[in-house]
Amino acid sequence: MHFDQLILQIKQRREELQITQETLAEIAEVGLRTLKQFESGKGNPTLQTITKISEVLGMELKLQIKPLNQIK
Amino acid sequence: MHFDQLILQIKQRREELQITQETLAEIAEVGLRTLKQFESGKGNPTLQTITKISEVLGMELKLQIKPLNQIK
DNA sequence: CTAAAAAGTGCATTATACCGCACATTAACT
DNA sequence: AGTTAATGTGCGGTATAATGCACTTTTTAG
Repeated sequence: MHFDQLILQIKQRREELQITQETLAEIAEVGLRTLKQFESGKGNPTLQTITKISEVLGMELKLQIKPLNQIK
Repeated sequence: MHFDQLILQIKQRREELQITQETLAEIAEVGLRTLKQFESGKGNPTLQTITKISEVLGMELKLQIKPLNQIK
């Protein structure tokens, strides 16, 4: 299972805000190791972890219905 | 931490599709216990679990930037 | 090129998600 | 009301996420 899109968005957003992993981890109150793990594509974070990180970055997780005829 | 919105959406979507927790769990290949836990508001699922469930329901997780002047 | 900062990784421990099972509670249908 | 389907929950084992620490690699700034 790839979360590439999510990872990329988090990374890009963090870089846009010019925050280091260390700072983000601190503010979001997640372990630095956890954030590193996630951003480097390993790991399978919990909803809570992703939510904490997203919130600090001014983002939120949304569920949307997939378009039916999605071109694979 | 509140995942109420996400939970509600999953539940509603499942009910719209008239699928039982049992069926959804089977198709999504997650434990029935896990799905029950999530839908009943306990638990903190992993990204993988949420993704599996969402996909079966024809939905996808998206990260979006929060509006700045959000009326709390 | 070089030094410092940032990001990635191996290892070990602790916390907890995942899961099945059995049973309880609630909802739906006749 | 009674029966059945569906959902919720306590218990307990297994898998793995979360975390810190120490170290390596990569990136960035001078």
